[in-house]
Amino acid sequence: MARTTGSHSDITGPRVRAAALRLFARGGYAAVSMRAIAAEVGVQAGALYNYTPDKQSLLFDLMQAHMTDLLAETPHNPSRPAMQQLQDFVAFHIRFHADRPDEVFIAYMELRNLTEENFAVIERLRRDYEDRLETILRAGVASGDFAVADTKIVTLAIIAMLTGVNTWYRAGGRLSLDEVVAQYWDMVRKAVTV
Amino acid sequence: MARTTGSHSDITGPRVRAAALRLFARGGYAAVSMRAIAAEVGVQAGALYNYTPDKQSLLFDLMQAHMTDLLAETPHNPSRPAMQQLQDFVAFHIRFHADRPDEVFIAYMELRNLTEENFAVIERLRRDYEDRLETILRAGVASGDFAVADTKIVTLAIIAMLTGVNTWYRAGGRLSLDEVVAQYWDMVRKAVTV
DNA sequence: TTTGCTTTTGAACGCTTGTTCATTAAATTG
DNA sequence: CAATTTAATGAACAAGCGTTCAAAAGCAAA
Repeated sequence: MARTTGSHSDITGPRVRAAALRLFARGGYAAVSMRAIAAEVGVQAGALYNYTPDKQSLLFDLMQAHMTDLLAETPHNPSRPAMQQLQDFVAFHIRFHADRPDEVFIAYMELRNLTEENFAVIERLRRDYEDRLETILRAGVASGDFAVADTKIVTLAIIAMLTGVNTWYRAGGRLSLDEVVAQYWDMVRKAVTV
Repeated sequence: MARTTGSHSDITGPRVRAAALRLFARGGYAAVSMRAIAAEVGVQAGALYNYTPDKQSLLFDLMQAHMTDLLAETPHNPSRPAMQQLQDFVAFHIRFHADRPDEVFIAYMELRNLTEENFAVIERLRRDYEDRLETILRAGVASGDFAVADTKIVTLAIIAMLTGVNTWYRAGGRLSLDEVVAQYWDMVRKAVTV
């Protein structure tokens, strides 16, 4: 039998990406075979190649989509006070990442499995995101609201701290996301002020 | 030819571990073959099995050695003021990790490639390390030196922030390690006080 | 009902994987 | 110099890898 009853391209395509996302996040890109992804979808390995030219593109597309979404949804209100912009950024980062644990995991762990060209694209997007935060910090320094010696370091420190939430936060755990956001904002606020 | 001139077990053994460390850190455990490790050492794949029972043990031994060293060298002076203990911890963490970028990378990235039993061992060591920091934070809260709402969250936030240094710090770069330590200590100190 | 398009199968491809082991050679010991 | 121990080779293994493609089957339009 070829072509199982009721199957369509616009159903299988998203299911392939979803399966790849899940499995890459759990086992790692290199350890997940195309046959394993196919099995998760309920299809033979050959069928995957109707939806991706190769395994590498599957990884790259997932990462690029994630980074593009991240940048598109990042709050951007240069007219507001730097303190407000920073608070918005912290809350956004934690919530956005908490909603997408698999995407976040892949985006941080599988960079080395990208080809050189693909890596360059993702790396650029990552730096763009860092620049959003650094711009806020610089505005706060200029206005005298923030006291930080080196905006680049503080940018990287804040992002590392916030992204670390994903290693332990689970919905329905001891703390609500509101509480997590409040506590991290408290730390960030104190760290950037005198 | 078997046994190349001048080769010995006590030379090859460390070289195998060093090669595995380098290659695992660069390419990832799953993507590095035993033949690639052997080639790095300058030996055939079969010879590796004089020094490790299998590939998994090679990874586990590297991670366990790293975590054991980390715990052994962590400063521990409960009689000193909490603020001093915290400063020592921050400086130690940054310096220890900056010295061992490959070990750190593996310890954080390859957890999912450990077998269940091996993972449990490493996870325990990781939690022991976290507990060292949390103990300091609790002491500071008890003494009134620190103002933190949830010591567990702050513990994880600080460790994530400090470990993030390894993603960008390179010896000989724009900032000296002393400057990095000073800046991170500044952020941590402010974050845990009122 | 037939035609044509889309989607999937399943086998096949050449290659790589981790691991084993008899063989061989160097180093060490007596 | 001879005997023994240690360490490395290189071939072999079964299994799995990413990818290709002719053939088959489901679906939609005529």
